Amino acid sequence: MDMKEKILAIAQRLIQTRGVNGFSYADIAREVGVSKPSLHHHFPTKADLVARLMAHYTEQLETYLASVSEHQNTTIDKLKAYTALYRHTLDSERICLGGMLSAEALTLDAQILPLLRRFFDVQRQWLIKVLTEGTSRGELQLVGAIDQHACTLIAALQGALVVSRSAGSVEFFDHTVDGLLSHWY
Amino acid sequence: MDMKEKILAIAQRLIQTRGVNGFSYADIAREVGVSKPSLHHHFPTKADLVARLMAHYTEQLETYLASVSEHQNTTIDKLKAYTALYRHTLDSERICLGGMLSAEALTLDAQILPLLRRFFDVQRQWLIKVLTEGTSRGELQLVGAIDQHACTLIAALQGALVVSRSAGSVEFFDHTVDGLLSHWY
DNA sequence: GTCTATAACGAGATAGAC
DNA sequence: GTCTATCTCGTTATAGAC
Repeated sequence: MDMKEKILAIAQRLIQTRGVNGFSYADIAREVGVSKPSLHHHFPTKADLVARLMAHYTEQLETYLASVSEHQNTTIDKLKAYTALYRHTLDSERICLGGMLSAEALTLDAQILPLLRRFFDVQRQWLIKVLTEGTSRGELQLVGAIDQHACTLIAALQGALVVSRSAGSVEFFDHTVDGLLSHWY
Repeated sequence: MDMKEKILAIAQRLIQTRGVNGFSYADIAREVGVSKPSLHHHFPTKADLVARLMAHYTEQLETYLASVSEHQNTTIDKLKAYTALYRHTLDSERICLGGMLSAEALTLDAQILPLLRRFFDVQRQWLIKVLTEGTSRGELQLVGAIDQHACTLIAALQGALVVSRSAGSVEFFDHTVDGLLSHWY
């Protein structure tokens, strides 16, 4: 792993645990073991670094969702693989990068906003596709519009990550997911 | 409204829009029209101010939920009144104070954590009571454990506030709520 | 209770040598 | 590509006069 990737990995962890406004270049420098100016060489401004991270985060998400579509056959397995992604974030004692940046959105560089919009839109469109397929195959019987259920899934998983951090345990997250999926199978 | 309340009101709005790490005493001073040291007279440290706000926020929530229990007769009306509280937060272009502080939790004074825990516990217990009543009255037919649905409701509303800020419109929030309640009536 | 002045520190960022 | 040194600004907080 070269220096650029090392910086990105540590910065991402810091943002997902402390927020953009809760860490500094000095924190990265300490962990990576280089000086602050060296960081500026790789990422001139903090806004550059954050934008780079968010764009990459969405790309990874798209890759993951494409893989799930390919390898999971049933609708329920696809949805479980989707919730597992969030559960993995919880396991690493982080919240979602997109969720954290959304909370801080009004303090961030304007270039971040379209990236966030895209991040959530990718999930929404993927879920609509999965839920539509599941319905037409008879695997699901949904009440109401499919897009509404897509929104509910995204919102509940995002919220569950944040609340679990304060509610004190992963139990809150797991209950949330069980409550979400209990209607469908 | 005396000075202390003025400070609290403006600080609360700043935190709900920008986060604890996204505003400073200078921001409050500018809006209230006093000097920074005057703020420190009323709230010696930023941690004091944040703790005072969070405690008061939870008290207001409890008052509101007690009022809903008293004045709304059907389970569905109670749940609608609960979601309306979050919708009102969205209308004021804020996210939940508890949600914002939870996202930033690892950067905050330790005294905040029990306050956050309590904030979410109040909602969870209230929802469990409402959903249990609704089930025993035959107004709801819930699949799975009641506590799971309480967690799902809290998480989805919290997440919907944050995502709506980035998804670009209140539409995401409304779809989330419709998806949530569509199972139950 | 409010102010001016200032301390003490950390932030993001730059200059320029190696 | 990394460093030391430094700049400039904003932060929380305090001292002490009015």
